[in-house]
Amino acid sequence: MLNSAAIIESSAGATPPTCFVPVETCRPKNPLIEKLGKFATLGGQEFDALERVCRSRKKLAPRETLLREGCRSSFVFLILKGMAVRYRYLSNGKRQIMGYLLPGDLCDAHFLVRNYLDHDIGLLTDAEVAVIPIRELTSVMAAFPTVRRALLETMVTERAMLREWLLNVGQRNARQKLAHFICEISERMQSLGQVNPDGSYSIALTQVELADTMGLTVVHVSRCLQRFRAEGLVEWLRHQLTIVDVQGLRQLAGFDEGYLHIARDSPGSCASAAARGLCSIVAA
Amino acid sequence: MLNSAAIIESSAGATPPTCFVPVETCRPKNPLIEKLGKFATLGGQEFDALERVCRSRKKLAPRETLLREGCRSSFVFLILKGMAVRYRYLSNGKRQIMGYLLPGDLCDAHFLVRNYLDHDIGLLTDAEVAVIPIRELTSVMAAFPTVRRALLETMVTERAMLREWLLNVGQRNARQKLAHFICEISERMQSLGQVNPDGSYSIALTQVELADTMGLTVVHVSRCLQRFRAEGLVEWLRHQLTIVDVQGLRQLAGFDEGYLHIARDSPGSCASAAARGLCSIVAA
DNA sequence: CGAAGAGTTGAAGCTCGTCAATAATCGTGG
DNA sequence: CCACGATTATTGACGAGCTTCAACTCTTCG
Repeated sequence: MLNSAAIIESSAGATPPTCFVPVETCRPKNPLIEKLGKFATLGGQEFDALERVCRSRKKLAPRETLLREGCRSSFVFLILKGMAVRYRYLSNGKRQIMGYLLPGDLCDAHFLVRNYLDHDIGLLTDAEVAVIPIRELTSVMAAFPTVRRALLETMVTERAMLREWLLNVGQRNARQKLAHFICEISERMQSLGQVNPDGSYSIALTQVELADTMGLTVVHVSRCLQRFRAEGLVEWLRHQLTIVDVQGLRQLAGFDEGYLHIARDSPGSCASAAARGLCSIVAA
Repeated sequence: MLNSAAIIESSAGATPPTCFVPVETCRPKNPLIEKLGKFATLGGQEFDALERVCRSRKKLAPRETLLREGCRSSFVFLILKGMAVRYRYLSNGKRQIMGYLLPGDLCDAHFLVRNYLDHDIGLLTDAEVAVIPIRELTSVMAAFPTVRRALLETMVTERAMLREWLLNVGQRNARQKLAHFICEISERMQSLGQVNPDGSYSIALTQVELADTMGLTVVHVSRCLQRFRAEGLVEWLRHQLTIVDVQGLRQLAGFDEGYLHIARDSPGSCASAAARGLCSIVAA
């Protein structure tokens, strides 16, 4: 969707190479700009400012720890390519993964407000990041209220995702948890255009990561995936994920498309909710 | 309608009229101001502006639903007295509580950015709330950068709490979950000065709420509390919570004081973390 | 007083974790 | 290129933690 397929190097045999969307929306190839563009309408000035802020880049090896709990920094990292996770360890050695960072995600905008981090951030793949001086980012935010607002929105979205995760980990059983996570991560990758031509996704996740995401053991994750496979719901071999039965998986997961707020606020994304009308107190 | 409760019917008969602390610190009795004051240094102008914004007040009955999922509003509610919870239901009837709202907490600053809510907010006690027009709040934020920053901090703190909850629900066993929650809620109430003279807390939580917070069943919560009682860790009868063995409880929970960021950023609150120094990438 | 809600207790069972052994895959260096 | 160890995935047996169901008590409140 959006303009993701605008300049793509014919990875998809189906999409035509030409660019049919308006020039303005076709322009950004910077994932931060693409992401913020989903929350606010940005103009050329904003594009330039954001582009400038991301000029310092760095390539990183897989499995590297990007940021450590407690570290302080006057920079903010932006994922340009690759995948990272937030996590924390418990003293008993258990690890909880608290979020996945994909291209366009900041890790951590947190530093705009606090001077240290309360969790680790590790890379799952080799990656490219932009190293953004906080000072520059704040001045862009000051100069462009729309950027400030869009950044705020990304934080609010992240909070919403954490709530959904809490619901997932707290109230669903293992199969539902897994199903829900698969729906979520594939939706996010899809919105980034990271779908293979055959409809599969290349995801560098091991079952260990899945287990630590959902609060399960690797053994149990393995069994659940086996069953998914047997039931014709999902294929997940090596790092290739294929969702065979999207409907079935979503139903099992109780997945609500639109919760990720990937699309701009649209009445459709919360139609049922909106139907309930204004809150009681205000309406009274 | 909104300001119907503007003339408050002298509900407070307990607080003494005299003031022994310095005038400046004595002045704010508005819990929002007290809370924001923990994150930023506010002056008289900010006090007045915030006070003005909170002038419309409303009293509410216990068990009332304050806000419903999907509702839209041009107001933000601030808890002045009482206790509320955020929660969401799953289609199978299970409920996950995602946060507790105490005096000084906004529910939901969310509306500053998004126009609808993705969860319900319900009252556990009778309560008093301030009904703040979003427009007024945004103009205060525009006029006073410190207020804006402090509000941002509250959001970041909330996100940090969600991460901690995720860790709690995902990786700890029932006893540890309960212990951790008890540490957290008592710490928050303590920082609000809501401790009874005998060191106990008056908390209007039933075991149902505890269960829905931790992703457990009422039955199991009951059993855990029984055992806490037998082990001399905690007393929790009716709505009176007494922590008998603070050290023991914290150790069991692996509770990290300071995670709530109740205190101003201090080197002490993250000493061990700071010792680890700068993050690898930047230092390199 | 009666009804509804909250808490307690026991028995039984299921989901998921633990332990352990094996196979498949990957990365690395010879 | 193959060989090596290390990581990842799979499978089985067993057990523990927690849930479910159900009955009963205690409290609260109209």
